[in-house]
Amino acid sequence: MGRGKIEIKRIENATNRQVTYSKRRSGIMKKARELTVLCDAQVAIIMFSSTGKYHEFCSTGTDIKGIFDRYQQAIGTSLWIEQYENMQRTLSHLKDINRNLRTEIRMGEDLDALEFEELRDLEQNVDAALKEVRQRKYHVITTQTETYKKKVKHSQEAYKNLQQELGMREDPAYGFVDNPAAGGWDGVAAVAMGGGSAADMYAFRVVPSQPNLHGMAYGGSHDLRLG
Amino acid sequence: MGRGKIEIKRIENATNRQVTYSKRRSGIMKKARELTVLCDAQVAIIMFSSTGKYHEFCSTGTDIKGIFDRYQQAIGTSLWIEQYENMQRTLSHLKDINRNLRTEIRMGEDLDALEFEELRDLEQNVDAALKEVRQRKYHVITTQTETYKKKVKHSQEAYKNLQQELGMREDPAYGFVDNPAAGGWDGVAAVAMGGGSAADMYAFRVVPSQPNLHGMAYGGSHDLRLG
DNA sequence: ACCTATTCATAACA
DNA sequence: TTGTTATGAATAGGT
Repeated sequence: MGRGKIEIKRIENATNRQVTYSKRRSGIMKKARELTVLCDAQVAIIMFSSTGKYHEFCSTGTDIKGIFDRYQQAIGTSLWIEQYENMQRTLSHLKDINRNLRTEIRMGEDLDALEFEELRDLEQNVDAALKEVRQRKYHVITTQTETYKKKVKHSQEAYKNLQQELGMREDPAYGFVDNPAAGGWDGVAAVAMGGGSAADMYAFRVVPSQPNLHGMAYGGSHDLRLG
Repeated sequence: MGRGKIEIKRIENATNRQVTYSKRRSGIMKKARELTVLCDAQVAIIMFSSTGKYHEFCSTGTDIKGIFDRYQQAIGTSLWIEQYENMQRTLSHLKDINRNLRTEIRMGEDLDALEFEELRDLEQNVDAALKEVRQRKYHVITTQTETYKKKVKHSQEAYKNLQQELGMREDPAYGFVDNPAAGGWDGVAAVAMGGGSAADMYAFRVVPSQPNLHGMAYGGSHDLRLG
């Protein structure tokens, strides 16, 4: 439409391009306005010329943001999703940090920085966790302890018999005893070694500082030494 | 332009309106496309018909968001500030959640969900943490153990002397031994009770299931029993 | 959807 | 820039 057909490609002459932009822009604006009126539609147009000038059109009764929001809601995709995915990435990153924190916490608190008071609370918490872990481990071997318990009983009997045969006075501090609460150090011993477990019965032997786990189904990396 | 001039006002006939919308919409799209090519411009168009259907146009090399961002920048308005503040609030909330997670983690892992394999690794980690805690506790009492150690040594000597005086053959499984690694159950005992610590020496006594911590500087809430 | 008489938009020029 | 105008494009109404 004009004094000759034109090919749709970039107009190299800057002035000519600017003129064409101006005329066609107003043409589109008019068409858009007509569309909104004729068809009761909502239209938003944002245009930037090659020189950077911007022009907008928006149907009456709303604004660019309003239409843009509705656009986002309708399309579902794009911008807000992108924002959401950004948050997802952030959340994922936080989870990674959190996971690392968990590992660090497992591997050991920075105890040097803690006061002794805090240390006691922390100990309870960590100990509660460890108790859970060990409970499962002990269950595996608990059933195998009964026979050994009997051997220990035997040993006690043999010792008492020896004493009786020799007519020795038993020193309660060094012998086997049935009422452990009587001794002044029993509490400490209980704290140090644990209490109430059948495994306690094994402890009357001196143990190596680097114990082997022969006879156990799992490997040697499960050092449960207390010290 | 058609078989007669039309007045620019809402088309009441719905079908007619829909047809006109469709035709004019594609007309605008074409014009917009031509504008972007001819004039090297950036154009974004969002359109909603009266029936709610949406259509968009965007010049190549960008997207609606890109043009909208540029529009915001040009206008100076701040839709994104609002969004940013929203994210700030969300992030703050996430940080709170993260903090709570840390607390929960300290309070104890959900061990029921873990496989035994994982359990072993977890045990090592938790144990390492606990080791740190206890190390400090033991340091408090370790200095007081030496005297008791000697008493134990005495007990060993007394036992051996008893055996020798009786001419009994020593059964390595039931007596005191100096090379504990030889015994089949030593490993288990070491695992169960810990190894290498001076505290091990206390363990030849049966301990109460609810030990008191008499003689300790701190209160009774620090249960360190293993089972 | 397609047709086409008509109106409209606009390229070239002033 | 703005205006004019010949010309191609868009489209209203009908099929």
